[in-house]
Amino acid sequence: MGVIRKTKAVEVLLKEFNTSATAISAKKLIDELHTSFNKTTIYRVLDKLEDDGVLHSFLGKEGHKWYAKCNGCSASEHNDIHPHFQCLSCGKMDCLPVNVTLPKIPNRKIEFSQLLIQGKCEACIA
Amino acid sequence: MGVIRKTKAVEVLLKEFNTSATAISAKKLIDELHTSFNKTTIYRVLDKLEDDGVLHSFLGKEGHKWYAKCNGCSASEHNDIHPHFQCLSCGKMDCLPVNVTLPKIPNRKIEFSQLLIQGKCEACIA
DNA sequence: TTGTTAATGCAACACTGTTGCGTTATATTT
DNA sequence: AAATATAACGCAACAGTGTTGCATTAACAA
Ligand SMILES: [Mn+2]
Ligand SMILES: [Mn+2]
Ligand SMILES: [Zn+2]
Ligand SMILES: [Zn+2]
Repeated sequence: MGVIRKTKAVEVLLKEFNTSATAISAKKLIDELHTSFNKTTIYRVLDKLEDDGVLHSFLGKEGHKWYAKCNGCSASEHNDIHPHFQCLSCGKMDCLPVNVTLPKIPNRKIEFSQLLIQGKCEACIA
Repeated sequence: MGVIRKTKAVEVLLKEFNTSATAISAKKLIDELHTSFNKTTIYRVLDKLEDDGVLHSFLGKEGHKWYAKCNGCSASEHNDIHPHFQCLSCGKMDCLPVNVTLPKIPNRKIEFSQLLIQGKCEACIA
């Protein structure tokens, strides 16, 4: 079950993602918003926004949860699948709006895949 | 610093990986061996075997650590890079000995990548 | 304005993985 | 074979992210 009431927490979190060009980790949101909202609330709202197809989540290198806005997803369909890129210098995490061609794997049925690429972002190469 | 003394724990863990065709999670090793070895010991031995290029590690879907044997790696060079496949029915995790062609990403320097594919394994498709 | 109940805050918890430290076992030296 | 050095071990306590139960509060519709 997704978001039903437009609460302060929903409003603030949506604004965070609408004004960010990158993905945001749950930890960062908690660090920044802990004076306004309890971490439990933040986790629960993120969960519901994902249910609604507003956000998608994935795990970073340390196994921590990251969230970013979805494009063209809904509560019934999550079809915004793409790899992610994390800069090892500044920590920035980006969604990569490209298609990944998976390797041929005989005798297996592929249902999901997640690709995490790490390296240096444009700003950090210089 | 890697393995220096051939202890019981090193011997038993090496045997686990030498007799397994799949990757093994740290959790499973701890569950199976906790009567013989403390979990701290298991984590430390796995760490050192990875340092030595005997094992490689990666994170599964829930961010938990998995290990598998390396092919042709050493303490100085870890070059056995490949994707992994986890069966959503039986939980089995396999190394996929194939190359992944990464998408073109302008203005970024790629240093690492990890691809996790999920679906049904041969035994579970039937 | 009132009533319903979704959403929140708080505390306690679950779980994987880590650290410090005193003890034990391995391998080397005598 | 005995003594020595120290890597490895077990244990307990801890760290960090994320979850759960429950009483209280706030959103929204009647
Ligand atoms: Mn994304
Ligand atoms: Mn592997
Ligand atoms: Zn950067
Ligand atoms: Zn299977």
